[in-house]
Amino acid sequence: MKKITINSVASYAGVSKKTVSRVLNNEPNVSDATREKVLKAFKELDYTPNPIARGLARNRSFIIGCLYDNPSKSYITRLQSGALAACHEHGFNLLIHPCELRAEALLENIEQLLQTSRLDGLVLTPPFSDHAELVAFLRKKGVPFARVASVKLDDDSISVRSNDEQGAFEITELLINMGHKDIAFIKGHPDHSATEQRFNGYRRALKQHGIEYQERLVEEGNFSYHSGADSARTILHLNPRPTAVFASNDYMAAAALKLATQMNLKVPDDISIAGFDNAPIARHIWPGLTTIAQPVEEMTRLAVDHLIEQINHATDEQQEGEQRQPLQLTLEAELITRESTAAPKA
Amino acid sequence: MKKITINSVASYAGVSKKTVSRVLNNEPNVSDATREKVLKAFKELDYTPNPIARGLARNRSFIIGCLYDNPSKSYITRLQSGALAACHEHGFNLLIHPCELRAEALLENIEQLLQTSRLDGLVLTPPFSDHAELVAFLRKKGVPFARVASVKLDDDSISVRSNDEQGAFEITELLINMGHKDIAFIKGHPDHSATEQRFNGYRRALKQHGIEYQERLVEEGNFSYHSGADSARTILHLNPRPTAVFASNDYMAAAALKLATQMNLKVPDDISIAGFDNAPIARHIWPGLTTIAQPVEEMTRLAVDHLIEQINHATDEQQEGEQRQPLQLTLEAELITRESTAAPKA
DNA sequence: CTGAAAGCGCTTACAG
DNA sequence: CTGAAAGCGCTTACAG
Repeated sequence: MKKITINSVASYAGVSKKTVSRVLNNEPNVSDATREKVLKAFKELDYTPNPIARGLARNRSFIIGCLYDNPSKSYITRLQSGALAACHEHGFNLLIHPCELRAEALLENIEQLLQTSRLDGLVLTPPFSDHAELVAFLRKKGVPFARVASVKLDDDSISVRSNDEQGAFEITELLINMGHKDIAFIKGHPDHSATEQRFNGYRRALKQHGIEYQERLVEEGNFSYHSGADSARTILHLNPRPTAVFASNDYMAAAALKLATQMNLKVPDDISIAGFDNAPIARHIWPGLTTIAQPVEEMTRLAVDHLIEQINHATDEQQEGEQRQPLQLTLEAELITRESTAAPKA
Repeated sequence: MKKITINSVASYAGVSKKTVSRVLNNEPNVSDATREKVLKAFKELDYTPNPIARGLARNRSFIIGCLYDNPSKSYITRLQSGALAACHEHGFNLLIHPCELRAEALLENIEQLLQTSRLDGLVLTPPFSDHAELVAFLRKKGVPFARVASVKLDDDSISVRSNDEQGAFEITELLINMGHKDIAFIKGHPDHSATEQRFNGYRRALKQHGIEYQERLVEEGNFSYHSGADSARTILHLNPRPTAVFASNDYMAAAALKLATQMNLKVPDDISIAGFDNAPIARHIWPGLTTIAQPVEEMTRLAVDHLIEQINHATDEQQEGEQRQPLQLTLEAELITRESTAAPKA
């Protein structure tokens, strides 16, 4: 059982291997008859082009790297799933690269990754998508990249985000409309742009409804369950105690819920609790968490899809002189109401 | 800024590129002086070999594929993390490949994956590690593979598992020693070998302590949260109601806990609940779940480590005629006691 | 519309 | 211990 290469196909179809290469790459300037012959040879020989050989000739790896550093496993798998979908659609592969944002040698680490794996592009997920230094570094090196769930940094990079500010606004407004006035807030990790956005949405809702902002009701978390537990401990012992807690993600909200239960507070009767992200835990606990669902897979899929198109058209564009618009999209988030929120007891 | 290749290094060091290649691959038959010269050139030129060119010449991709189909995101990321660790140690990359076990075209899907991505090997995680047909297929095709968390299928494949039977035994025994006699059991997915093993451990503990096995206390689940909720509904409405529930994983246990709480049953006072896996949810809910922790990262790391060594030594072995032992390991699981289990109320 | 030549950056097999 | 030649399976210029 010999290996089937472009040469096998060429001799089988009775053409040169350059012609085979042309139909492989959907290039023009091949007569329909010739194309048919070659296509038939592909089928009959069960030929699959060798991406490694193609990569060497074109100086490409057909691999996209995905950077992440996130405490939420479900978030990570959703990112991966969206990125994979886009990669497969274009015949690319995905290399996952978990790494620590705060590591000393982050840039060196990334540089080595690029050097050794010869990635064609990088998809940056939070908090890397907001890492200005990293973005500048990649731009300087000429490495194509796309940013997921980030703030606007500039005008010419691919970026897909969801409307965190609006989501936080809506969940806060929901609580206000239920009759809450003392609504505590647990912030996320300061390195994530989502943290500020969600905080802004919270404040905008308060303001719009004429409720005074109270600094004593705001705690700093970092998106981890543990940080949520710490923040909740402070909040739940406040006097007077707020009637609602809005945590910047579901893990921190779950921690607040667990603590409330341990303190014999009924949720939502004694205290309402809301989260953000619609992680699996939001529906796995009782009461289920009111939260905000973001289209994480779709965001990542779109970002990687455009990244690969940019990579693929890099050469064409030079010729055609036609600069394509970089994608900058904001998708909407969705409010999900569950049992953890209700009107405060009179 | 020209590209640095093996030729740049060769001319810089004043040797042939074959010699550079030799030091690159740690081959013998290079004088220390020459080796030093070349190593120095590597440093000064900041040279990194191109894995794509090397791959083409050696007919290798230096990529391991990881197959999985699992409802637990934390389990998936732990698998990935262990596999990545082993890959990086050997200069390999990891390709993640989520796919559905029950898909019609599974074997075709895998074959295409192998064809298009030219993987050097495959790591099979549950339930693929127990898929006899897939294992036979890979063996026939001569694709190196390793199996994680599987049963013994044969004598010559790499396989690393944990002692599920013993873990289930210990958790059941814990409940028995607390005074429970009516202990319900929720089974896992029938395609996972762990399902049978955990069930066996449960039965062995009952038997060893002279407690009669009651079929009415056993429900079929499939490891998903949803299936746990369904099974728990039946179990918690049993009359007489068992005093403890042991679910084959933490998601199903969490579902049972949620339902019990909704039914106003106190856990563990009215009913004890135990899970398996020590997933994050086990400590994120209240009361925390008594469960079994498995060394998933370590299992996967070991499996992939040996897989790559097998791949790397495939050629050497032929020459040396020295057949190395395939790795077949069983690691121990650890009982973790939390608040969800206690003696039954008198 | 088609093809012969050279090359991508490495390694293998052979010679010395 | 070292190197010149050929090759891995593709693509990029260039010619016709």
